[in-house]
Amino acid sequence: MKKRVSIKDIASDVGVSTALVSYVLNNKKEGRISKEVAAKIKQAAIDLNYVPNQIARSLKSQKTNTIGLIVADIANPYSSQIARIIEDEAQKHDYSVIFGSSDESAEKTQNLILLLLNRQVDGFIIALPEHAEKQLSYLNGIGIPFVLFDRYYPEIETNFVAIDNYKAASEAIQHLRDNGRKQIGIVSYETSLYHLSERKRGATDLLQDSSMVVNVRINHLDEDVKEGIDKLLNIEDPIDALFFTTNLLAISGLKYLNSLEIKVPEQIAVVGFDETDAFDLFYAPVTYVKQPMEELASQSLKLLLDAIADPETKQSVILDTELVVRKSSVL
Amino acid sequence: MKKRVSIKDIASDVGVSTALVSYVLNNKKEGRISKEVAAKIKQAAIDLNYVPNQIARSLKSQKTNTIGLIVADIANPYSSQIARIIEDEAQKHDYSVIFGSSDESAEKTQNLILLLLNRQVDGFIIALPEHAEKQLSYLNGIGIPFVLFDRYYPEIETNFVAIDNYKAASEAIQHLRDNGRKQIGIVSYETSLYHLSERKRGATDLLQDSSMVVNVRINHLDEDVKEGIDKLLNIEDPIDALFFTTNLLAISGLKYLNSLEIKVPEQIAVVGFDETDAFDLFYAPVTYVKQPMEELASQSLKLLLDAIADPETKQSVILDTELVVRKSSVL
DNA sequence: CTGAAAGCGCTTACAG
DNA sequence: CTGAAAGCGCTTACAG
Repeated sequence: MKKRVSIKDIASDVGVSTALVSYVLNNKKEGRISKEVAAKIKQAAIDLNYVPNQIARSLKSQKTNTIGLIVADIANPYSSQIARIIEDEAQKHDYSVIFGSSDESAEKTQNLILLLLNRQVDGFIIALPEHAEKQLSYLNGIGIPFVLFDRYYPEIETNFVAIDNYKAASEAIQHLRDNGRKQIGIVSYETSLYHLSERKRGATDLLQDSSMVVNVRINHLDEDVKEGIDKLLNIEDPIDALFFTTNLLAISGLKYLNSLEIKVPEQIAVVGFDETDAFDLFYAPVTYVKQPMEELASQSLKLLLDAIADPETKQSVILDTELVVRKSSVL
Repeated sequence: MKKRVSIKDIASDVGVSTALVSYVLNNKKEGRISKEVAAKIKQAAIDLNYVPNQIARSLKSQKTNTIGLIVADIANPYSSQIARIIEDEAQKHDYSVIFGSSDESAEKTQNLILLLLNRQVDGFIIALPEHAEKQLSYLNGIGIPFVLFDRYYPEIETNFVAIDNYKAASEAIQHLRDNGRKQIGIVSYETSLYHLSERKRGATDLLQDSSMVVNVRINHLDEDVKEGIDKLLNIEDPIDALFFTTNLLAISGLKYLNSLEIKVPEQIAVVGFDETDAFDLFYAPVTYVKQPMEELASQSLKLLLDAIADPETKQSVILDTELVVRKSSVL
């Protein structure tokens, strides 16, 4: 590759010091530099196709204008939608984004944190997996600005942005009841993740019989979904509705209902969580809990920038969801 | 934020020069350094929670071990799947990924290239939008290693990884014919993008009547899809099959067929392009052209690493697709 | 076996 | 209005 042109090349081209070039290109000391020289420098920069070396600048300034984004899996639509919005917002503020996928593993999260710290990111936006208390306190320990989103640990003080999961689930269940459903099954994950527990709690608090909850192991998703639904269909008072607490669970469950030729909503009413094209294409478009993605992402970035500006601030934002009612839950 | 610990801190802690610390931590000059000192240095690094500053190293080495990934839109499943695989592969080779979304705009692509060049990425993996010849020659001009994927410009010599779009489309059409379909409509974009032209060409070469092609404007997607399908349904010999050349087109089209209560595959057989959950959940699971995502992504990275190692190499890889046949196209 | 020193490409306080 | 110089945190050729 050709040698990149540096400030030095411009300086020698114009016949001034590198300091002057730097001042001009950064619009520092305006008015205190003769217009002719400034113009010559700017022209030379263009002529030589100069691209500033952010690495060198970062080393000096101790700021990389880069943020680390750790999601569960960038291939998951929820994560990639968030990533996209953060990308756009970050760009507005002159930040770049390096991302990493944790696969819901605390260990991978730790590796990613180290890797990104290596890259001297100015801060993190993180969706933390289960059992990541150690990582949380590590981040707190080194004092790097960070914001949790989607998931958070209520007992530890941090910056975070999340939705009101309890309320979201309550509303979903209430909606099913308002539409005459009596036996509502909940399909969720077997997890200690706070946001999912809250969804479960929001749903079950409205229901009497907690045995209607299916706890799916994430690495046996389809299998456990099938088994769980089978169970709920074969109890004394079989279910007439299902609430899925995540996207992936809903897709898996709907496929299974299809294979059983169970009619939605006639036999089973369905409510899902999060938006997906798949819900639209289902013969009975699926009612779902819609998260305010734009807000989630942009607030996460805002809080991070605030934290970078002042590491002492700790802010939290809890956003409301919206139940988008469609055919799958209404007769 | 607390001051990060540097090689200097370790050096003064142990009582040696920074050079020695660097050698030990990088396992250089092994055997030529006393074991005791080496051990002390390593221990101190751990004790002090040392994280090497990749920025400083990059400045010196002129390598950032970072690659720039430019996709059309990271929120699009195709892009995010690719991104995920590249992330994993890159990590294996000690590379990080900074990504950006071009929104199919050559201008945004240019901005992203500059932004990432700023960040001193070692190379690019890019899905180029339409009319990006200028960007291509810019990249060639500055001599930075890069690999095109998905889309490429056949008349310009570059590294690229793509699928055989012509063949993929031919196979899809042939499959529909083998299943007795006579009047096959093609829904594609109005675009000069080579890979999409090839899909169109692959399809139409097998068909006599080219008026069966609908060219959708990307920013009037739903509208044009409807209009196009309406037209194909109302010609003298109405269609009995539809081939959608992309994911988004298929989803839009299927929604419209749903609203018209047209039965798939009884009235219209359907073949889509690319995998999506939505295809699985459709009442007649959709037959689709499956791209080898793993191969696409890992080959892209491989070619890039090759190009970084030797900027003179120009390699291209064309991969085969697979037609996944399901209910939507078979009676 | 170990250290002093230069240098990567910038920025910026200081001096003139 | 402009420049010489130090320094960000590393690496590495050179000297001893």
